[in-house]
Amino acid sequence: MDIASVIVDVPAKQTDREFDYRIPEKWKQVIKPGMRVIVPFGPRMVQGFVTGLKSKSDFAKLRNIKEPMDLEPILNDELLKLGDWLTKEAMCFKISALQAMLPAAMKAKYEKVINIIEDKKEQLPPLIQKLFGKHDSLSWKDVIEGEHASLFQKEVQNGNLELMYYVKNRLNKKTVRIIKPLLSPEELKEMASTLSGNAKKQQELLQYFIEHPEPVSLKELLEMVNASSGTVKSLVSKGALVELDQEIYRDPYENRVFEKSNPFTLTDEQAAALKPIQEKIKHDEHEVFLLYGVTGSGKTEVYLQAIASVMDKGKEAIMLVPEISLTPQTVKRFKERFGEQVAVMHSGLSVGEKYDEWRKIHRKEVKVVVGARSAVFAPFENLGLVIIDEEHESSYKQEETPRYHARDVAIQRAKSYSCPVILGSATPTLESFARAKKNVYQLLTLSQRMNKNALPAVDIVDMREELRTGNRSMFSELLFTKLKDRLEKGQQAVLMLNKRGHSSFVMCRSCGLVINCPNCDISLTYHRFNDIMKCHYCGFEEGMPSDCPECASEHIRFFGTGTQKVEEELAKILPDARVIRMDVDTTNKKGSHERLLNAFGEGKADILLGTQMIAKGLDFPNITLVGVLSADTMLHLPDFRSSEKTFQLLTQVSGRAGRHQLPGEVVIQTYTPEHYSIELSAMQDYDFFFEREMYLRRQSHYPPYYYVVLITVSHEDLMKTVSVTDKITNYLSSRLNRDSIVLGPVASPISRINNRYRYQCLIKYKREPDLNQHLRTLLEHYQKETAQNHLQISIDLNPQIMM
DNA sequence: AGCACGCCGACT
DNA sequence: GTCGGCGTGCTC
Repeated sequence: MDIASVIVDVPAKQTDREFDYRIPEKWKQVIKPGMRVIVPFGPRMVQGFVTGLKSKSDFAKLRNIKEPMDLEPILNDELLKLGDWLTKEAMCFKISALQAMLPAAMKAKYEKVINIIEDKKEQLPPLIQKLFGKHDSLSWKDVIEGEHASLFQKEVQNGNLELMYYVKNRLNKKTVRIIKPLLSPEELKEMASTLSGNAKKQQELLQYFIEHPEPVSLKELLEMVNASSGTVKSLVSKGALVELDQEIYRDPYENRVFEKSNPFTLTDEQAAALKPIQEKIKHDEHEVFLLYGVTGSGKTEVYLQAIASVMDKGKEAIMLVPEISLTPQTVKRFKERFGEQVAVMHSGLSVGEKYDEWRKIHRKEVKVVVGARSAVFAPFENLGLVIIDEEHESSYKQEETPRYHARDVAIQRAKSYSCPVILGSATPTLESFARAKKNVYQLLTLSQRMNKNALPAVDIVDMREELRTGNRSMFSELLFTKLKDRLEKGQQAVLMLNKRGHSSFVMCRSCGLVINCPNCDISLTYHRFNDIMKCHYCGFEEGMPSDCPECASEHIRFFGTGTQKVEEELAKILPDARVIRMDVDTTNKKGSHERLLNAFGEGKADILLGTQMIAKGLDFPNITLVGVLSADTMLHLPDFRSSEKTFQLLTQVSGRAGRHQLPGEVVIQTYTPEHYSIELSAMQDYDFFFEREMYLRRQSHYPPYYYVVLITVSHEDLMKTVSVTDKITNYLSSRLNRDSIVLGPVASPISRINNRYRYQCLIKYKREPDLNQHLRTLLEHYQKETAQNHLQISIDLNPQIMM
């Protein structure tokens, strides 16, 4: 077995297969499947993943592996298999699938340098010698971008310079410098007596180690003795002390203390839900549970106790939470229950912190991981449970390749380990609920809030009516009255502005011109804090014009309601209210999200104003009012799930009110009060919504009745875009079953991004066993054009967003 | 993806 | 005659 099959880090159609390499004698016992290696590939060096070992290869002229990058496999057999599955499932390159399962820090960094070949320095032209200065190597990038690139190239050909390729880890393990004495206290004392009288600091240092012989970090030592590193160095050279680097973890929760919490007594409903889960855990059986529990029904406690059962068996658990609700509040609950056994993975961590959390899992130092989507790949080897909280959240689907859905990955892994999966939500996706009804998943229901309080009372306000009665503000009479009332009672309110698809655009009041991005077919968004207009798709920026570029009128201004504008209006109508605003602008700094929430929790504000990000996970006892300023902004998006999304969001945000002793109220403002998703969310009637929406989905051949694939074609040339999309549509229609539906070509909802036109083709089908093959054939056919990047074809199986 | 190889036009 | 444009094909 001295040959390794390797997947190389070259994401391209032609290299999307295994390449064989000979394992050098000295690493025969070392190199195993699942390790990263550095291999020669053509003229350069690349990173690769060993996927298998064999003793024979069809290829005659094998090259040697240059060196391993790991000491032990970083992907176990299960994850390697999962990689194969993911490759198929997401129709991506194998290498992309493997890399998606690992923290970004483990992706290779490449460096290309140009070196002087030994003894040849004199033969180089003086100009080149001068550019090298006293160095022996220069970065290739600097050389090729400099003015003398061809001169260098010539010398490479002459054999006086050589090109070298390096593959490195993106990141290293973090270390601290540790100082420890090499000698016994007695010997140190002796040395102290021989030191010259003016070496005062050295004396102090020795004295320190005579009293504390144990190792200490350099930083702490210098602070305690008030010495400089030079002093330490001289004692090191005298052989009294030694410096060494000790590997440490970057701990994002370093300075926080978590108080141990104990399991709560479950309500009857909770206990009834937990029991079947524990049965499956006990017997190591696979099952997917759908835990359907109204907001505030205590799903988290069920999760916590299920995890505890898994840990009692010595197994591990993965807890997935949507990115936006992965707040310190959430993390705290898990750390309080399971202490040091918990690793946390989310996008707020630095690359290094994520890497360290990953290593804690890999080394089996933790038993539980709480994290966002990618934590589903946590390298556990004895997985006992996967939980997906807020199962309906669309952020569980990765929108870049590999376009995987964490729910599918979780189920796949749970099958491998023969362990249960819990999908939890107050508003499950239609797909999941339909499966539960068909007993594909097992349905567990929590129908009551833990405090036995009723769900909050909801009022729907018709904003058209408000307008008719002369109220042109963004607050209805009712919402204003209730806000004032809470202010007087010293209770708290949450206001949500549903901004998606409705941001502030700039329009001329005289001629109606809306200012669009020059590169994309979408209006620019106005940003008040620096008075510029910005494109959210390509990053284009422009100053706000003082008059209309079309008709030169001065009446050009921004429209739409941003959170900033709401804040200003609040200050006018309720000048005494203390408001905390949470949106992308106020939460982009690290930790600001947490700081704002803490401030609100401590009662430092009366009103929390924000976008969708406040809809989830907030759990403060003093919130008795929730206001939704415009419920219907995303109802009219060109997406078959827009009703479902609206229903989910409204139900979730309503659930923020009255979770504890004080009863809650909700005011929903809308221009379409008669829409069923608004009406039914006000009645908190999921079951009826489900029936209604299912009926419509069946009518229009959408999930869960049909599967959907979205193909988006983009090209700089409009005609080319249309014609390729047309060919693709025709190709598929002619090959698919008669009851499958192929729609297109149609322009994408955003028909141009970054000067590339976008067209799409939508496939709806019930059963198409060969669809994957057809799609691969299509990609193959356009491979040349896509490789040159003129043409882009993206295939999204089960898309969550139809743009 | 890179990179070499190779085949044509416009220059010292 | 050579330099350099980028089309083509390969990487164990």
